[in-house]
Amino acid sequence: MSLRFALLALLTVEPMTGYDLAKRFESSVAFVWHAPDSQIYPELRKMAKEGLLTAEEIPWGPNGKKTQYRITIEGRAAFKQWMNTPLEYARERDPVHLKAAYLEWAEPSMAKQHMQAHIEYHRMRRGQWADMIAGLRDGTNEMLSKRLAAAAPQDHRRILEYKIFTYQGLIARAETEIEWGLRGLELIDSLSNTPPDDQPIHTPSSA
Amino acid sequence: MSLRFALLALLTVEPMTGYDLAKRFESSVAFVWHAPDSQIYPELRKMAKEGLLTAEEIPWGPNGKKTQYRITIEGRAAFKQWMNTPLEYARERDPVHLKAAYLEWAEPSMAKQHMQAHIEYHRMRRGQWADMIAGLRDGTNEMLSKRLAAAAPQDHRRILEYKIFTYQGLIARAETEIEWGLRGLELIDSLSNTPPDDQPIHTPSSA
DNA sequence: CGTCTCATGTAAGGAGTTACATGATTTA
DNA sequence: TAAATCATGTAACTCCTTACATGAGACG
Repeated sequence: MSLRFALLALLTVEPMTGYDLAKRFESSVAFVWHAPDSQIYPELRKMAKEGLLTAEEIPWGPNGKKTQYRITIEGRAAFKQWMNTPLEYARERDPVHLKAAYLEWAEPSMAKQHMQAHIEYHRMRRGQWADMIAGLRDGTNEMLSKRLAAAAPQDHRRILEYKIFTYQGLIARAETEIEWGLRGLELIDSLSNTPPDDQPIHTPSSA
Repeated sequence: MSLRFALLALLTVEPMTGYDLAKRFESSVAFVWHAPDSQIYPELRKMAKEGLLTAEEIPWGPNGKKTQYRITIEGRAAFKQWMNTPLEYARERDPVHLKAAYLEWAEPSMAKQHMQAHIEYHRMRRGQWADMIAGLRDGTNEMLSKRLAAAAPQDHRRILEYKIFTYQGLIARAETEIEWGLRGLELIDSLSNTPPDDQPIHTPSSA
């Protein structure tokens, strides 16, 4: 259900084709919400049918054409309403922690690989989000520039700050995951090298 | 795909009916992986057909009967193999941060409500996970006791430690989300009360 | 002339949600 | 005997994934 609101959010800036939107999803929105084009095109048609968007066929080259979608008043209202509706939190479904809970079933070397992959994944994410914030701050983020150009000046600051705040939250989350992964590596080592504690080893002196 | 491995994980302890499994999902595994019974029953039949489980009809009362599922050698092997396979990270799809990125579209009071709900949700989660850790440590967690009883003593420590580690990770994540939510509340306040900075206010003295 | 980008789909299937539906057994 | 618990499903639907498929335009 969020897909359509991600699309509406982008279309509040300017009309776009499905292809434009798919590209935005890859480059910017994907860091928060991913969607493949096979999902975007049908959803756009559906939204047009429901009156949230209008579809306009515009020529492209001599023989080609493309469909440009423009948000309608109803689309804007739907987006605003979504923004003013409390979120429902999805039930937990977390493969990483599911696996972690049964890590004794993995070879210690594989357990460590899981943690290393976790750390690397979240370091990569943290980097992407940090780049995103840098682009927001230094004015090189194209979508933000367009959005600001279309907005009232007194709204500029909140538009910017909320986006930075969003990515800061994702960075904080990534850092928590990195720390957890590092603690995991230590734990795996300590469990592999330490003799079992619940069965004291009987040495000649203690017997 | 993880559903079947969550089921296999539970069935490594003892044979269970679909109902047993659905209950475990609600009480313990659900804190990591949720599944409704309408998904569990068909999946069990499918797994039995694939040879990961055997299904045994056992009588229950005078007229009733129930189906008990037992993990097979192949089932154990499949679980172990999953545990030794690197995870693929799903693409980001995060409604909370999607919404946060466009928070200027929400009424300030609603924006604050979003943040408050976020904080409350994660405080609740943190509490549940803390209770889970307490139960693991003090021996009142039934599943853990059964699992330990079925395991070699030298494995007890790692079985326990990995579970605690898992829930500690979830608690850390919840705490990060709580902090982010609190910062969000501050940000919303500061953006509502502070005059816009990009347009200096021209007072008589500065004019 | 080839390759990259732009442009738009379909089709099959897996995963998960929500709602509906039924009946036996145990326990208070 | 009523209510709670045990037990097991189906059906319709949404959302998402993966793979397959096609063709025009721009650029070098």
